[in-house]
Amino acid sequence: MPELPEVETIRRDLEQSVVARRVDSVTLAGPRTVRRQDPAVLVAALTGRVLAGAQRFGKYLVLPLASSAADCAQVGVLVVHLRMSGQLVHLDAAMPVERHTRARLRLDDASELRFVDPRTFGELFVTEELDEAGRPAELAGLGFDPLVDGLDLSRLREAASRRSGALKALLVDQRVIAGIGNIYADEILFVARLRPARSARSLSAGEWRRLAAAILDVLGAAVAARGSTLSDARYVDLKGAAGAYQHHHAVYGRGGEPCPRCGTPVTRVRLAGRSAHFCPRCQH
DNA sequence: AAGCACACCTGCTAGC
DNA sequence: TGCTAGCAGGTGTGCT
Repeated sequence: MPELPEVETIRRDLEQSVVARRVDSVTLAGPRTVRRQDPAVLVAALTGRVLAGAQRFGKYLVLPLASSAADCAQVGVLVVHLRMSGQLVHLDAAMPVERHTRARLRLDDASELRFVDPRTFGELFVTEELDEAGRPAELAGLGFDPLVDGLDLSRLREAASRRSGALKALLVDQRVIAGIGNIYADEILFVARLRPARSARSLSAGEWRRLAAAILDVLGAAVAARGSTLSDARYVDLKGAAGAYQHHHAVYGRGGEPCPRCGTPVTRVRLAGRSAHFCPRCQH
């Protein structure tokens, strides 16, 4: 469900509405959401702590924890990954608890931050192991984040030179560039006028420049539109509002519809086990 | 060692 | 109307 623009929208909402709040209690439901560690460890690490910030690395949310509002010494971070169906919602603690709610963080203003996740692929964990940049050790394998770190085209080109696979597989490889998933890979490749199945190592210098510009353009526009909410409405922001970038999708989910650039029907194929959408006329 | 299939789950929809 | 197969925004593992 959520890729970089959706996670970034949630991060900004968290910054507005839950940062500086103290966690008064934590309620977990189901065995899968906290699976890297003993759930009791997570509950103990969160209870009484202040949510001191909201960061994002790729599709991961990282909330630094402070021992109290006055003493802002950091005592680890809460890491959240929404995976396919996870959703964070912030509402009054008295509101009815939705089906598939896996975790509830009761905050000191009578509100609740809830993690809702039907498919249970998403996860929460806490860790105190941070590198110099404040990133959890568990996220060390992530590549650069095009918005947090800036676009590192030389790293992208170097990774491409080491592989024989498709360009789209490079874009969604979180070890190289973090945050792009199936929707935005297709949209970026459309804007860059490059085919998803194109060999990653076959791009010319001009094509690399087009790709780099498209990555920043598409992700930036999608963040500005507060992400993409598809027909199943699985992604909504912290207050339950839909994003608007789905209205700008040129190819994703539009197989058979006319390409907005040339009118040729959009092709949908299977690539590396996922759907890929492109215009057969204007992407090469 | 890159690249692929598959597993992890629930819910929705298209097609019969 | 009702069933079922197939598909879904992601990623970790284990095989080749």
